[in-house]
Amino acid sequence: MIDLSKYSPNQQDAILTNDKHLRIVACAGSGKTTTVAGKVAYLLDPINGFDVAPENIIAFTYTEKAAAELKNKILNNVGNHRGMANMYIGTIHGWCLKALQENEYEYQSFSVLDEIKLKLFIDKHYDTIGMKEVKKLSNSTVPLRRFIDTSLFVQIMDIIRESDRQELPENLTRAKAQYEKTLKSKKYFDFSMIMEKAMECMEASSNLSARIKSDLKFLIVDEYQDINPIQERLINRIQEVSQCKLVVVGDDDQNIYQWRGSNNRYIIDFESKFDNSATKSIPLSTNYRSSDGITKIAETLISNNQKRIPNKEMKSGGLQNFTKGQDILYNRYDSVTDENEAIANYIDNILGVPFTDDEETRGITFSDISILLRTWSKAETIVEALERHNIPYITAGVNQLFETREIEAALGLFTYLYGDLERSELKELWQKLPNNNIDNDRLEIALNDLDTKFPKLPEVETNWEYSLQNILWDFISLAEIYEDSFIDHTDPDLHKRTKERAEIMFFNLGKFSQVINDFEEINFNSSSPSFHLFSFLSFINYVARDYYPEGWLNNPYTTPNAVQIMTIHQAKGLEFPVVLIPGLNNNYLPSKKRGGLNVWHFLDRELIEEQSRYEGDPDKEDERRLLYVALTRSQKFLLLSQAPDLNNRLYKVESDYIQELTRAKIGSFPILISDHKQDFSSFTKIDQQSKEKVKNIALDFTTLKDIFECPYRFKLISVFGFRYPLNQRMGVGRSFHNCLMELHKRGKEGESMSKEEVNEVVDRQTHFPYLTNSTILKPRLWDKVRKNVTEYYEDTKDDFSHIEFVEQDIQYKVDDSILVLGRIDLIKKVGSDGKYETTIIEFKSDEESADLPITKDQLKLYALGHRELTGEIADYIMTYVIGENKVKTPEKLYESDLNSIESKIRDAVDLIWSERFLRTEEKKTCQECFQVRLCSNRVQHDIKVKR
DNA sequence: CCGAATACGATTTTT
DNA sequence: TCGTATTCGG
Repeated sequence: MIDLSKYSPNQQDAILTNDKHLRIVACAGSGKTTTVAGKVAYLLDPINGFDVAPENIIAFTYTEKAAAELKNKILNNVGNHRGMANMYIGTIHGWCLKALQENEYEYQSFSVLDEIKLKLFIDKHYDTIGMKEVKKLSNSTVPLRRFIDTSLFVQIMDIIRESDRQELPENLTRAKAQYEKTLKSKKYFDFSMIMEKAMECMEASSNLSARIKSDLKFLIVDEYQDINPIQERLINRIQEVSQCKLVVVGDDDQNIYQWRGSNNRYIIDFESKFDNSATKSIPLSTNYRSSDGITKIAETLISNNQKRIPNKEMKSGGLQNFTKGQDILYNRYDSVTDENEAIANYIDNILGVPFTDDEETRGITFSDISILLRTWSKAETIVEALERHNIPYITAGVNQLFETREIEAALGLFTYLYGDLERSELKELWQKLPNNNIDNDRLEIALNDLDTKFPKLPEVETNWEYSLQNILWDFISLAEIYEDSFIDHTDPDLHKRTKERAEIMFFNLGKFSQVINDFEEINFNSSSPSFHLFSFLSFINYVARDYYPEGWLNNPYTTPNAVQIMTIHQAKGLEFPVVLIPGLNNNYLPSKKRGGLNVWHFLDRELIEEQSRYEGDPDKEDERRLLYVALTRSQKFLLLSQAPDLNNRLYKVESDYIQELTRAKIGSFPILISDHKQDFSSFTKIDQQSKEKVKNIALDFTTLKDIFECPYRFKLISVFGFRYPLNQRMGVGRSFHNCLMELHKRGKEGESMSKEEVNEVVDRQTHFPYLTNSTILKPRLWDKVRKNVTEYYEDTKDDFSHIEFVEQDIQYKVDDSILVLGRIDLIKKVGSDGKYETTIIEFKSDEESADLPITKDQLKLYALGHRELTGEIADYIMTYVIGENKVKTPEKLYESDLNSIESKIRDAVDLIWSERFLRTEEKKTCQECFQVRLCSNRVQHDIKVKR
């Protein structure tokens, strides 16, 4: 039961109002997530008599990160309420994909292309994908150009599918049709298509419509101010079909994604969507984050905007005190150099200044401070100043991956094979890496091996599996270039420094491995080896260079104590005791519009409703909201600064917004104090302490398996991000899986299938994304799937009436911040006379190992999730190997099995927190390990690599 | 002093 | 390619 007294009256109102559509207008720091989590818990609690189960609620968030946060808060509120895995909390895209794959058999074998893979795909299919159809409006003989204009094509396709618009001209209609057809033929979605298809699916009298009609009672939409037209249409459709209550949460003043077509008019006009009495609007106007000074100055700024909900005003909840002339400052300098130097000095000065938060007083430390930027270009000189002062910092968006020495060396392998680099030059690139301990003889061996891989060699020319990923892995392996080769063990200080550098180096190599993987997923063996190599190098030079960020010092599972440098967009939803906003010049904030060739040279502005959304409004309201978001990140301290940029004549004049901020007053005293150098030396500095930040993590079984078997493998895959080389056989396991899922689902409904119908299932669900046409492998793989699936169906169809769950999502909460997620293939329930037995079944293709103890761990983990779902402990666990069609005997499951797997998970999580990524000592594990080529255990245990 | 011509510099990012 | 700042010319 939730304790209502800890919520404010308006928050309580938001929790208790459940008979109307609800708009919660939540200002910055108003406890929005807490309120939503409280509302969900209240609805679920049987004591309140709503008769609402987890599957009756859907909550949309804007990012996966926000979803994880909300999910955790809800789980902490509801205690051990059962079946929480059935409540969807996630992004709109995620829900659409799940809805399509669960309800339309056709889409089970589809996968989603992210932006970079989409661009690769478009360039590969330039001739047929409709890009040539898109012509310049001013000169209809000029089409979009391959490679150069691919981003524009992506943008145009997004806009015409996501906006509200007029009928398209013929050429664009053709382009759209060709684009969608080409993607579909290769079983790919792009992000917009997921939403479009989900919409279509709900228009028909489909499974999906029936499903939401029977299940859905409450649809919660977070960050509703950032919704774009297609998302609005989708939300409306879901509501119409299900007749659910709609709960939207957001802040019209924090809409900052207008270049994606998002529009705060949807939240402003929410009440006109339904009949007057059907909706209620509740403001959460108390800001529990920031001082009076911060809230007043931000409110003064944003009140200059016209497009916002009338008569609302943010008030401080008084959790922070405001000290006039000290907390909020605005300084002007003669040059950017001076400005940056002052920033570094300010940081040095404020460290240890007492700050009270959650009723505890501690000294300000690095991680309490953030520097917010409008553009990344501002970061470089700031970083230099911080380095001069030895101030630790984190940035997450600088594009310099390809300029690092390790990536130059790795890329050298391919320029060498292409013939643009001498062998001696390549060798030098590797030998000159800092702190390296690479053996000359080993390097020669690796280079000699590389010499057998020139694409022009007769024996290579006909190789259908010319894998660049393999070339990289072989080189690393043969030269014995491992993370430990770069660590100096001679003295502790050197050890620490070289260890950090080695981690960054391998993080970057891991990123590079992902770059190769992105390229090869789309282009795997679709051409001759030499063309494959050529197009990879072109991809690197023309596309990838400004796309992949450089590795950070930290790994994603820990937060170091450092100053955070980020864009205002990235800071959304975060809070810091100290916020610095430098560079407040016109053309920077507010930024000037971008020049150059753009979408509107190809797409008529008239066709798109509210087209100005995409270009930024002339009143600069969008940019004002951005500054508003930046200001409201601060709990107490705020330093604004400005200086003319001597190197750039665009950035010389002070931002117009400064004048607006100057008008902010408390009583008759201005809040913003200009050119008053605050000196914190009069303060009694106290112990610097980082605030404990709860870091939510979700683990799936694949990740846990790595930690169980070899923590170092977890590091290689989940921290560094190395990707395994692709091959033509990939897809067997997933094909089996999808076939069985369809058979089971239809079988569960009582359908009995003929041999022809089973064949149709196989045709629909089997997919080998990397298979070439001209090989004997194709019929072999298809026959294998067909034969085994048919046999499986014949053997087990009589048993299908006992199926209880197919592809059931499960989750298991380890503690307040750790959630384990999974999906059980099949659960059978056999019984009579009120007595029954439950079996959890996991399918493996014969290429996977089914007998290993690790598979039993997987099943035990699923049993934990099954208990969460049903409250019952399953009786048996069983693995079914499809390839051999050999039924394994079910094994009895005991309660002690659940306890042992639970403590095993806890141990694994401890290893992650403490960063003890040790290599396994089991030789057998290494022999089975796919990543052994990247690990020094290969040498230690003398393992022969089989490929 | 003002309009026209010319020189210069050039986002934000999630799914 | 286009928006903005600066310079040029009357």
